[in-house]
Amino acid sequence: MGQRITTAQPSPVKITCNHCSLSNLCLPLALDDNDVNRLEDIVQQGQTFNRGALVFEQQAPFKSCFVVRSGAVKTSVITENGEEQVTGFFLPGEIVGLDSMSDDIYSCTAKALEYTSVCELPFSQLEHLATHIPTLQHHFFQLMSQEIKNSQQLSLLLSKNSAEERIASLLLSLSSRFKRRRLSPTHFNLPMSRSDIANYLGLAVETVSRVITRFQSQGLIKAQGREIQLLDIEALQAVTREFSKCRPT
Amino acid sequence: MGQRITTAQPSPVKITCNHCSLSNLCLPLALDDNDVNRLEDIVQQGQTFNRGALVFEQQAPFKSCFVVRSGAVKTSVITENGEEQVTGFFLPGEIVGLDSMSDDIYSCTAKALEYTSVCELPFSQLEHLATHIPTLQHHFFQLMSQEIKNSQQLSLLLSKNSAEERIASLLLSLSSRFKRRRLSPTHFNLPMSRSDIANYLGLAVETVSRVITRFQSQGLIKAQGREIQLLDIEALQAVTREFSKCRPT
DNA sequence: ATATAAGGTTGATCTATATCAATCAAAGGA
DNA sequence: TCCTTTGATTGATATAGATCAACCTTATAT
Repeated sequence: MGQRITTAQPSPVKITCNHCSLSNLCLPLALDDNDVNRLEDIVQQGQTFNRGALVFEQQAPFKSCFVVRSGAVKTSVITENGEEQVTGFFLPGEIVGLDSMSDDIYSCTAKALEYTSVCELPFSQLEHLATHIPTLQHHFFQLMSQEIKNSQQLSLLLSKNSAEERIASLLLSLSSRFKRRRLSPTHFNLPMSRSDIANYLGLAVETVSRVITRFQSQGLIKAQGREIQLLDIEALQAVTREFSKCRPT
Repeated sequence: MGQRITTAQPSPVKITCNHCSLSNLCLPLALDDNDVNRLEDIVQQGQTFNRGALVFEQQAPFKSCFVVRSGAVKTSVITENGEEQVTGFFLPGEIVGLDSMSDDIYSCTAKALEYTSVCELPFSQLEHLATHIPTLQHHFFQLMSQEIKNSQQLSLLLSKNSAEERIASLLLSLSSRFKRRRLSPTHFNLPMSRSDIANYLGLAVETVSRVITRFQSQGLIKAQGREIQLLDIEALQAVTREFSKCRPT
């Protein structure tokens, strides 16, 4: 299958936000039925993207945020040196584009990692609606605040933690996000490549590979290619904290 | 002077937001006169903190965001391992607390690095006002979006850049922020200690010290203690980009 | 079915920066 | 004023992870 197809086709079926399987993790979470209807009026549902297609591109005029409905999205920025830096992975129910509201252009590129469908939230309409629905405004402040926190968390991971800790953290983060989505928290497919992981976590691909095989030989996980099973979540959690492992006196 | 004084005294003089020297970088920036007056009604001006005093503490109930009016504030989180991680430095005109809106508690501790005065923005009142002043809401979305971007920028710095690049970036960031504040961009006092810098940038104190002396011996800066002069900004900018310095073939 | 490319793994070596240790300097408190 | 503490600098050594290189494995294209 080609992976250069960047056009988005409207989905044949239109599902209301109320009946969406994500309604308990997406925006409706915070709204009453009446307000959900008003939200629905501005949401553009059902755009789909093949693997590798761009949901939006860095520098393009900022118009909308996007909720991932199914699939997965990777965001990245191109630095001055022309290198790609992966800034995030987004799973169903998560919002992409919150970092692009302060300019008129997207500050990153969002690419579908697999066949992905999204709901589009035109920003100016969203803003307008938020002034009329205080809980929607409140919810957006919370979402954005959480996004700041997530990003700080990543900085922390990058500045203080070892390769093993970073990778264990990522696996556990994905696990809990899949769980929230009512998918198996212990058996899933990574939507991203090893080099995306390496780039995101500030490591070399080789290191990612080595750590994953090490985890495997320690019986913490089972991995073949992108298929991952977490065999010992407690032990993985221990790894993320093992930070300053005191030598036994 | 004691530095354990944590009580805040109201300032004797009450300056209106309109007449504040920061009005062109603070919230009034985005508002017309009438709206500024409404903002003023909810802003608690003139709290001051001695060096080392806490503006707010991690886990305390979240009530307000704070604009630094003078001085400087450091934010940090205590990790599960009990270690401190510095998450940001805030200079006059910058807002602290945007990362704490998604829970009911502050997600970090904010400490005055020197004698500091702030304006308090009670969040619930601010939210209420934002629904009535769309430009205020818009401005907050922008501020928060920018904060996400800043934090991503830091992640990028931490994951891809060398010690020299990180330190050069910090110096240039401070420089441009002082400049915006109409202070000298080339001659300033660092509000934070070497170990705060090291912690923030994910380095050892010794490394920070060494890089600063190296920059000095290369004639890029002059540093004694916290007093910094940037002698060759262009060269510093070059350092931040020198990332993949190709060996000359 | 075979060729080609892209992604992933494993091994050997090198290096930036952490860590350990000592010294120095400035700031507060007695 | 001197002592104590805290912060900063400098030097020597150790190490996690990058880099270089080879090889394997899975997908896509011909």
